[in-house]
Amino acid sequence: MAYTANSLKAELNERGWRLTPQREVILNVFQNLAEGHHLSAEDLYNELQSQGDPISLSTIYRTVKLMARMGILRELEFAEGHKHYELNQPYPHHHHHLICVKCNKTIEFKSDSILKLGSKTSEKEGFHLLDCQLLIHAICPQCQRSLLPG
Amino acid sequence: MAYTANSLKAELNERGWRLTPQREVILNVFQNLAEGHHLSAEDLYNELQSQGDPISLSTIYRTVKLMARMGILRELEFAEGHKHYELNQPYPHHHHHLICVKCNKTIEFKSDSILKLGSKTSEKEGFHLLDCQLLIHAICPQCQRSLLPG
DNA sequence: AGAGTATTGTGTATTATTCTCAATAAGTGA
DNA sequence: TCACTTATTGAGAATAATACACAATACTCT
Repeated sequence: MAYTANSLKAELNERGWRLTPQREVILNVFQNLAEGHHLSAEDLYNELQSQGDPISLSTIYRTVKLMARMGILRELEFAEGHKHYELNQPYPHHHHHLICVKCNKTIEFKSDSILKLGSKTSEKEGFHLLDCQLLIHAICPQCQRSLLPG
Repeated sequence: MAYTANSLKAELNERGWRLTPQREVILNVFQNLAEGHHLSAEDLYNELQSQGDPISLSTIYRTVKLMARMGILRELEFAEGHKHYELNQPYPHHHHHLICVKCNKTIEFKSDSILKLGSKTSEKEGFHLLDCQLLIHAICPQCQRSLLPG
């Protein structure tokens, strides 16, 4: 279920919220993002600047948070100290992350059994599922060899 | 494999690091923590103050990060904007989290198939596994009913 | 078209976490 | 056991991500 301006509007209005040009443009950026890419708030800010749609940082923070809570975006927390966002795609595109805690190298992988487990678990507790992600913290081959602390 | 002062020391020294009273005390706090509990840096700071082992916040931040990278602690990122830590326990205690993104209510659940998938995946890529956690973002029954924004 | 109110942008505030650096102390080898 | 090297600590300042306040704007509904 890819979002269009109209379906986004419908879903916002249903909750008493509004479709604004800013929200539409931000959604578009994520929809045009190559698979496996994700943006921080800062990245998104810069991207919008350079494509000629300047949007304030406040609005960006508010919008990605809103969209994450609507289930449109996924909030990814790697080890760099800030969040990243990407479209929350269903089954064939849904993926997970293996992350090196030293150098932040990230490898994506897929698993539909996790998706099933996620929906089964939230359903059992009466929760409305937004996103489920398996987060693997590990040390990559290169960083295993280096003995640097930290 | 529960840590003792000695095994912690051995593991630290192996990498050229040192066992300090602070590190020992911090590990103890986590080992005495009831199952299902986890501490923020601030929590840990207060706990240490009140048990008569004051340790500076700097040291606390450094130590939990170190221990997470050693695989001794798990770093949990819920939605409150700060990290929580707990002992990284093996199989029968290892668990995952279902989190309400609105009120932060957290439910723990177990799954050994995830643990297997985590180690299989990191092994395949040559990574040294530290921790794997399935993170389910969802909205709890109470918050589904409330129509409050945010 | 107009009323009502959600949303935006600007600037400021907050908060978690990291950094700096001098003082201390753990590990090591004689 | 003692001295040496250097990792670690504590205090405070610095940083960086994110939230907030509020006046101005602009959706949505009638």
